[in-house]
Amino acid sequence: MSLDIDSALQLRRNQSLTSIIRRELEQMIERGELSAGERLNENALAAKLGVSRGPIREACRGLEQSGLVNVVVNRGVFIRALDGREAAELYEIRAALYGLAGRLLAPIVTDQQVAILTGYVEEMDAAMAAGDLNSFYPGNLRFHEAIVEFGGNMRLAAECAAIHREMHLLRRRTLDMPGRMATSNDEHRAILERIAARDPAGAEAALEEHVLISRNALFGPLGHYPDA
Amino acid sequence: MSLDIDSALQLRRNQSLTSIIRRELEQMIERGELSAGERLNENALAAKLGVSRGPIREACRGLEQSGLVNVVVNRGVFIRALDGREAAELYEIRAALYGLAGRLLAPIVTDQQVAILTGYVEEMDAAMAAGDLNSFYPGNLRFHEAIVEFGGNMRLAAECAAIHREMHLLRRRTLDMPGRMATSNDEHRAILERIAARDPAGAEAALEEHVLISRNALFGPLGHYPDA
DNA sequence: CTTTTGCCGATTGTCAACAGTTTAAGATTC
DNA sequence: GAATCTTAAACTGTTGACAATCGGCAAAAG
Repeated sequence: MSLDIDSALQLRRNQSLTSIIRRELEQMIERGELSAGERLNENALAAKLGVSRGPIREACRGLEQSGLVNVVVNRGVFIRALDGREAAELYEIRAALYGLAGRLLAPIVTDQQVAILTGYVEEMDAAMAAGDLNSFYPGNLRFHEAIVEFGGNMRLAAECAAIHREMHLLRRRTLDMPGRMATSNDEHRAILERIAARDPAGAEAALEEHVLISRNALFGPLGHYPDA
Repeated sequence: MSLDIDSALQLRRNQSLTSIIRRELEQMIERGELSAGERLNENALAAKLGVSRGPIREACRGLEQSGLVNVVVNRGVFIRALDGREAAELYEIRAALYGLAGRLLAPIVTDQQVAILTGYVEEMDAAMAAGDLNSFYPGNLRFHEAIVEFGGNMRLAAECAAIHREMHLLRRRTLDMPGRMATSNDEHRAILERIAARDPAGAEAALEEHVLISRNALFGPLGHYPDA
């Protein structure tokens, strides 16, 4: 029982109201409860969460820096709307970073890690067979997270996570298209195969291609920035 | 005289105290007035800048998210200290991003942009001939900034600028070593040559190599993460 | 002599109130 | 009826004050 107390205290020790609120807002954005362009009312939020405006303002300044909201002086903070151009730019960056992750991981991957990644791919296969998008999505997330984390560059992992959060500002999601699930997991298997073969350049190329195909599923294969 | 008032008001209109303070703190870090590990006292800062603690706290939350400071609950905000491992990780990310910038720029670069880049390299040549490190450094900065900006991915440019700011948390700087100036500008010329040749893969490789050589000048050529 | 305990100053976390700005509705004019 | 001006409500920016917490120092216990 002292375990619970300790963990509770530990939590309380490292978390100010500001950080709790920031995470809460991030999750609200991730769950789509706050849609792009929407303005968030400091007073209403303060009342809803039972705190004063101070911590909320501090949390919003953090969200601003991580690109999740825009702050306009004297008008308020708005959930950021990713237009097509910005989304395409993010995909390009994301492709480069995932490519780097694959290149880093391939030479140092352990058999155990390969097994874990294989497990994720098989999970997604099962979800695909059941046509269950809701369990495909988290598997996909864990697969990509594992690759960047196993790569050993923790800062890269944090950066990828931040970009992933920012992607939720897009209304349309690549994987929402049912047909994409099968080809997406084929790509996952190709990535895994290059990693298991300890092939840095191959893993890099496979991961880059995977991200860019996702982008093309959104914007069309031309690769140009769509306007707005 | 009304000009001053107007411009001051115009500034006031688009900039909250928070954003002004954040920029001020960023510049203090960039100029080295705040050294790594140092704690910043909210009351003292508030008194020094003539504002209350609220905007200062908000600014610090932004700095936290951009990685320039650490915030420890109930103890305060500390200028972040980049240990060797984190710095090496940042260099890897930076190399990938600059490589991407080169790959994007090469196919679309204009003759005028090539001329501008050539100008920067010649400026650095002159600074080098004069042994003037203080004018080599800003030339170097503008050269790299121009490459990412001409590449057209504005988000990438912002990301590179953020990483560059974070690099100032390192005490030792690559270019501080006088011998590095010459070889560094040789690399710049190689980069420029690949861009002018409209060679995406070559520009990417040259830029990646340039960043990694900088890293090796700091950490040695092994490429492993030094401990602490 | 070392360790523990209790206190005090300093500093941060949070809050409620005030001041200035924006927004929107209503009144007024053409 | 449309456009403009007026005015009030709502909201954000900022401040000062209060409560909670931390680090250090001195006294007491072992």
